[in-house]
Amino acid sequence: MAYLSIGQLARRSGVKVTTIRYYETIGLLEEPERTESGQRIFTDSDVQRLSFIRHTRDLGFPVEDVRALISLQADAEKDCASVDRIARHQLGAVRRRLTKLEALEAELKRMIAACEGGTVASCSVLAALGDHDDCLVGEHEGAELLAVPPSKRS
Amino acid sequence: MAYLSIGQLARRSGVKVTTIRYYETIGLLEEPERTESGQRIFTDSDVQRLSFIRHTRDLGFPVEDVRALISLQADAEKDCASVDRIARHQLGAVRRRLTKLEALEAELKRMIAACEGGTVASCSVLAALGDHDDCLVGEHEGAELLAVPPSKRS
DNA sequence: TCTAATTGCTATAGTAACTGTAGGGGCAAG
DNA sequence: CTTGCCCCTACAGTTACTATAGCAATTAGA
Repeated sequence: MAYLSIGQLARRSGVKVTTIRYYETIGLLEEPERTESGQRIFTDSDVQRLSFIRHTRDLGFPVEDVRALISLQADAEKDCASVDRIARHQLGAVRRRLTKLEALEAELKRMIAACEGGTVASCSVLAALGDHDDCLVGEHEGAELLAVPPSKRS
Repeated sequence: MAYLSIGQLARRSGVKVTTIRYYETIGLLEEPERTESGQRIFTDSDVQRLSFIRHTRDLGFPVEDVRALISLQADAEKDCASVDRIARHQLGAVRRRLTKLEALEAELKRMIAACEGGTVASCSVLAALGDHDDCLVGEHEGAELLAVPPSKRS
């Protein structure tokens, strides 16, 4: 039975140290044991749980759904329907995002292709951005682009 | 020349009243004229600009990029390269998101197909979520799933 | 013309899911 | 012993808004 510091747990689980502490504060992780000097001690089961959380988050599930899934796991007699419902809900969200992103990719490609040097005054990218009605009609029958979650700044 | 209240502007541009005021505070919009009683007065050019902002945001550009594009527009002698660079950067981000979402869709479908009644104890959805290494190998050569921007809560 | 509903105003706080910073203590190697 | 990294707490900041409180102005109807 190996004991792990928070840094070792972070490396094994792929979740950052600060995020692990954050998960503890919001109750996704139980409060761990501590050394006499107050440092957190984890075990392999924490690696498992954090990997579960990370993977579930990576799949796009919000933290509240992760919480729900964890409580379902804890209560192993319940039926599969809740889990299925959460997964289906998530699949719907994923498909909506996919549709939007595909339309978006097409438009960006079109914009870039149209922008081949020249001054801003003649640049069709800005024209396309300013002209909302035209830009998707014809290719997507005016499919409405809704707000896309902002990308993390690079 | 029609003058518009903030509510009329909101309806014409598709941007909410509170969001318009927010854009003003962060300097995306100039401070507008006011009536004697202090209410904001807008014109058609504000409809144009807000439509530009909305469309650009809908495309997933962060606000700072919108700001950059606006300043490029204001300075019409500059060349198209900056606009192109911003658009290409965005296209890269979009494609990365697309790849992740496609992998994600496949895995969710697989999970749902595997989950056909029964108790959680035998439910493969939770098993799949707990088992990060297996889930993408074979279908996607272990393509690394990075964090996906959280979906807006529905 | 009076009134009620709608719209507008400011200021502040809240949201998700973290990340960053300040200011300190602990621990192993050279 | 000191150098350097790891750990601690507590709090502020991030993005792009949204919500709330509490009040003033405008507008539509009786």
